[in-house]
Amino acid sequence: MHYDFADARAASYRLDEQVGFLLRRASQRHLAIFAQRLPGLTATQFAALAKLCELGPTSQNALGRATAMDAATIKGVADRLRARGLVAATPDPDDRRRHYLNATDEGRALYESSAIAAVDISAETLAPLSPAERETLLSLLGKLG
Amino acid sequence: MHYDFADARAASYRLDEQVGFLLRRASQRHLAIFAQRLPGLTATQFAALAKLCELGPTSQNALGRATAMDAATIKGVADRLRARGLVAATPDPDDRRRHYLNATDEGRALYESSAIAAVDISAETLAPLSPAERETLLSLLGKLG
DNA sequence: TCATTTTCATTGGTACACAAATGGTATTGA
DNA sequence: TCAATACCATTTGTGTACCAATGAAAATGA
Repeated sequence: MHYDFADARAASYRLDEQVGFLLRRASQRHLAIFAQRLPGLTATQFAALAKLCELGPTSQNALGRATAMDAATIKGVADRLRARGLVAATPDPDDRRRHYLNATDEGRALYESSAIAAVDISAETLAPLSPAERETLLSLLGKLG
Repeated sequence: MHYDFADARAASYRLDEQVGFLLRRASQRHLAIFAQRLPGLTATQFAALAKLCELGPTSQNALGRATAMDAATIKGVADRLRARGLVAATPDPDDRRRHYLNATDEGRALYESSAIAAVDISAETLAPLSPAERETLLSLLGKLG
């Protein structure tokens, strides 16, 4: 019986050790905590709302770039935020392609009253790590951006 | 003018520093590399196929648990793998609720011929990091599982 | 000026991802 | 034994996420 290189190769691949798998699991953990702590708003929706509050009036695509969502994705997110009255759209007089997105008073209030919870969610996600490890993880993840 | 605690709180939340956002961005990076290096099979599909090859005959839900996919998700993934002839399902004689999933010869061959690329994908995803940093990141992500 | 290129928002299509509900089927424990 | 419980696979519904293509509108440059 000869040595099977294909098997050796395959055996050297362990799903549980791959970055992609570990990233997916960590994201799952985070999203579960988010949904529990801030039900009624998804992490993605909160991210878009937060960025919009930070930036002020912003075109839809620009908001997408600021939140790492492509044009198709940010459209869906913005639509749902608008449907809930958290965000409003007004045409840009200087560029007829664009609509400015803006947080409504209600949206801004929700953001401000949720910001503490959002910080808590990050902390809880990182709870299994020591403070130094948390710093390290955030720094390393940042380098992958 | 009084000090506005809500604003102070809000100002202390920076999207770009939150784990959730950084995890999402790192995942995007990984998925983009995966799609480029192994087109024709998603990262999720490859994960399921790899685990199935590793475990041998496995019920659908058990495969889902082994790959961190819920029952509804693994069903869709398994359906697509079956539609492509990479996986086959046979009824479990001992439990009429179950169907064993099994990689076909074609599925196993594809897995074995793709395992090297899969390892490369992980390496490329981590390319911005030093070897020591890669180890650290994987270890910290593992603790969040 | 006017053609090329870029950008904006939208659409349609595919693929995860999870909650909740369902109908069968096993397992259990009193 | 048989009722309560747990598990399996499936379905429905909602929400990301990305690709590719579209038409309208700007920006660019020869």
